[in-house]
Parts: sequence; structure tokens; C-alpha cells
Amino acid sequence: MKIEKPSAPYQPAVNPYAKNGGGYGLLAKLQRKRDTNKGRRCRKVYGVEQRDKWCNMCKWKKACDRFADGANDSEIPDSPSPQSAKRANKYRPTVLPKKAAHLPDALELELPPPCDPTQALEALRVSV
DNA sequence: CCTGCCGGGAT
DNA sequence: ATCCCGGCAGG
Ligand SMILES: [Zn+2]
Repeated sequence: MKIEKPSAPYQPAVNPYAKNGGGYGLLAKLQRKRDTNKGRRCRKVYGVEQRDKWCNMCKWKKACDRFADGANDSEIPDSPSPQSAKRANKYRPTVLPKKAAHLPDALELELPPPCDPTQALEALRVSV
């Protein structure tokens, strides 16, 4: 609760309009260290297909405020579950569909009768 | 190859 | 004020 600012969700420290003499962007951009929050989630968790679910920042490619560091308590209660999933397969072409592993029901479980006594016998007979 | 962030641009 | 992309850099 209290983590959204309907009035002005976008409140960057430096307003693009207030780009006062700062103008240090270039240097900062070339000097600053990327990966401020090592491995964002909005984009990977939801995916470009669900961009609406990202936080406004991620939506506009800004600094993810959802995982903003420095934060302190009240941070998204992550589930420290041992998700071995991780990057099983090297990189992911954008939020893979994560499809359901497999269907519990035998949707297309074909089991042809490879053991047919009649046929086997016939084959044997023919062979012999 | 991929992601994230900033600035700048568009509405 | 709100929304988005281009481009840069690191792993
Ligand atoms: Zn985010």
C-alpha cells in the first residue's frame, strides 16, 4: 500500500525538463555502471508481452523502482524458494512463454501394441 | 546473445 | 505531465 503515486508515478530525481546545467549525462552514462539492480525482474518475470504489469519505470525503461535498492523494509516480499529454474538454458529470448511443463493427462500418449502374439507368431512362422 | 539505465523525443 | 524508444555498457 502506499507504494504508488497516482498523482505522479513518475517522479525522477532529475526531471527531464529540469535538466539544468547538470548535463552530466554523457559522462555519467559512459562512466556510470549499469546493472544497478542486477537482473531486473519486471521484464523477465512478466515479459514484453505483459509490459503493462511492469512497474512504470520498467515500462519506460527507467530505473526499476520496484526493486530499487536502498530501500529498506517493505520491499517486495520475494519468495526465496530454491528456484532452480534460473537460467537453465543460457539466455532467454525474452520471457519465454514458460509453457506448462507437460500435461498430466495423456493427451497424446500413443502406445501402439508392439507386442502382438499373433503378429509375432506369424513373423516367426514366416521366418521359419 | 541478453538485460538494464539514461537522456531525449513525442504526445 | 505522461509515454516511449535509441543507444551505451557489462556479463
Ligand atoms: Zn520494474
